[in-house]
Amino acid sequence: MAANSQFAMAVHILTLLARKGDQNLKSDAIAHSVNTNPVVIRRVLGQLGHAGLVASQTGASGGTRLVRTPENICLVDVYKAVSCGEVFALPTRPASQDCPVGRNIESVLCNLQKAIDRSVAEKLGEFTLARVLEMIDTEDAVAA
Amino acid sequence: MAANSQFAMAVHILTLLARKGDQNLKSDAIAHSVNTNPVVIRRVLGQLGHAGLVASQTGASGGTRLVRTPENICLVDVYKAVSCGEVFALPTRPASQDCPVGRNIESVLCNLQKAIDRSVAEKLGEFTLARVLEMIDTEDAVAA
DNA sequence: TCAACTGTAACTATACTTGTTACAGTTATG
DNA sequence: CATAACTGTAACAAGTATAGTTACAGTTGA
Repeated sequence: MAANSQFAMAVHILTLLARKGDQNLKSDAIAHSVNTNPVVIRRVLGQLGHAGLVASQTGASGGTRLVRTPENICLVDVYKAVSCGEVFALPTRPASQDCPVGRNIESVLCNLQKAIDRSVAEKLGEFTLARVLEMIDTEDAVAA
Repeated sequence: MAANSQFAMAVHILTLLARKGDQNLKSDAIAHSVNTNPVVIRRVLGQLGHAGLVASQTGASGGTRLVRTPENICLVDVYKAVSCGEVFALPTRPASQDCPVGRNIESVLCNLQKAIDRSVAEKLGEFTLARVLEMIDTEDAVAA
């Protein structure tokens, strides 16, 4: 496994939580649906908690639940919460300052990166968690 | 170094080539501006060549030059040429098929991924290499 | 013929992500 | 109030992608 699949996992987790409503869902149960280890789930859950999307309760009969309604959770919020880097990476080594292109390419690329990120954020802003739930149900109905 | 910075490198390279016009530029000279190894440059150049953006000439006084004019090279073309993965990764392990969410999340995420990718491609389609050249020159003028 | 290039394979170093185990801290429940 | 059931998090192993580097075969102009 290489690329960051935390956004995908976060959406999966939030969808499960949305179905549980106000009830707590245990990381173990989530891990079963996602098919991974509960610790991996709790790591993502931690980020979603920091972002104010979910709340967890420790101790017996603990677990996690949504803080907002699915209608009020946007996929941009999820994307920002798990911070899956940028669409493309800026150069790690500084370019040659002797060259006009080298001197200025970084700031140009940086502005471009920001423009792309805004575009992605805008598109992700069009989808709510409620919408994802709908799509899941539609898929399931079609498959049946 | 972690994330894929090939897109950034490709834009840098193409900008240098655009400045050279019809003249061949050697991978060694490009490497100097980008501040990396000539082989790394030739690797990216190979991808740009396959995409039909540049043409290389082997042998003495060889090198690489643009095939199209900077006005006719779009940053989407560059992005596709170096194929910098997707904005977010789909799950690597299949989810539990016992769960309605697990059963259908993948196709929903896949559709979402396609929508995001289209959005990124659209935004990158707004920029030509000629435009990047302009921006570089403007930056340089401001700095002076 | 030779020097100067490109193309590409192979290897190393680095770094990131995931999966896993382990354990401290918290809390409902009998 | 003791215990079992959770979460939160640290620590480590394994797998994998990228960048950098060396080496060398193939091509070509002088």
